[in-house]
Amino acid sequence: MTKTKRMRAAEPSGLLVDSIRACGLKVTAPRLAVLRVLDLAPHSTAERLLAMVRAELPGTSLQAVYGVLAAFTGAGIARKIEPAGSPALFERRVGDNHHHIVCTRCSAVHDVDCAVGESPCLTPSNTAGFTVRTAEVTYWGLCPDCQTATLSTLSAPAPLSNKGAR
Amino acid sequence: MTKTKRMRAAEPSGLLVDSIRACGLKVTAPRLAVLRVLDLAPHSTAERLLAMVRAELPGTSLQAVYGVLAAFTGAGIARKIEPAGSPALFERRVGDNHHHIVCTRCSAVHDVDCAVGESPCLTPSNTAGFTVRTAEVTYWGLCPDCQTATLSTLSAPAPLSNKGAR
DNA sequence: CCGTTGTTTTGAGTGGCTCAAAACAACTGT
DNA sequence: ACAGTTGTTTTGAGCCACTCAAAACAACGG
Repeated sequence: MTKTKRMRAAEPSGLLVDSIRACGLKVTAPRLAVLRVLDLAPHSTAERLLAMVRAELPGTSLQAVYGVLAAFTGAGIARKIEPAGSPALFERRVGDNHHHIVCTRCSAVHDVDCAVGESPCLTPSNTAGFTVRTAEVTYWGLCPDCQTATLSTLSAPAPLSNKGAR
Repeated sequence: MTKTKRMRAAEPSGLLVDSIRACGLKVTAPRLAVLRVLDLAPHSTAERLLAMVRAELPGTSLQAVYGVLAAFTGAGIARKIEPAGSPALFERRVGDNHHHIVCTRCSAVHDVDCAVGESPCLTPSNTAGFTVRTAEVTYWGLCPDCQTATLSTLSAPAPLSNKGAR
């Protein structure tokens, strides 16, 4: 068994440090690392983030990443999105009401600013007595790469499921 | 071990039978049963559907239900929705572009017709080159019951996660 | 520098779902 | 009405993404 050494957080100050400390969380090496790679690769799974974190912090555990992400989303400095059929994805962009478009073929995800400048989509017609707090929009389609790929090869677009359409 | 006997499909004709046969699927007892309970309890999990199906068809297996649901969604006579943090839910309402509102406290789900009569929310501003096929909207809020419950008891509303807001 | 508080590691465990082989029933043709 | 073919269901195993809990350990306040 390899003796894993835990690492000091280093960096007495900095933007990342500040945003962690600002929400009352202790500044630790895994948290700094996760925050850093979250900027480098938004819409990443915990697993993917772990791989990136380990590049600079080899002893990091998957549970640590889950813990960090839970702390971040709880504190409001990260957001968790869960597209159907995909493991959870995380991003730092938060509090600016944007949505996501997912490629049905390769699962690539991009940000989409709220439609039409307004928020009409967030005012449903019949709420059946529900109080609407938030609305989430997920667009499904083909990313540029997969558009050309499907045109040329006629390979199956592998539909994930039937969604609410139009 | 109880010897489970498989059951004949019965019912030579009928609405349920027709809608199954119409999409090229064989008519079987589990399929009829699932289709029936899907009407009785929309937005149910596979597990819940199984429980209901077993009331009339005791030997049914969970995998059968998954198989039936996969066949139905594939054939377009059922729809699968996957709200964040919830197992998949199924419903028969299909092809009419409606969305869903989920209670953040008790996970109750209701249908919501597409906002504002139009489909403005389905025309994102910047698609980053993506071709939009479908859009899915999930509203999050409190159902009538949980609104009163939270007012009177001040019990924690148990937020599921932070969503795209406004 | 020490103690308290809270995070990370380590390890186990769960729910929801998928895959595969074999038993078996639905439909086709006769 | 019956047998063959095709496709569904049962049975059983297995996987992924994630959660829970205890113990080791580090961050921050004093």
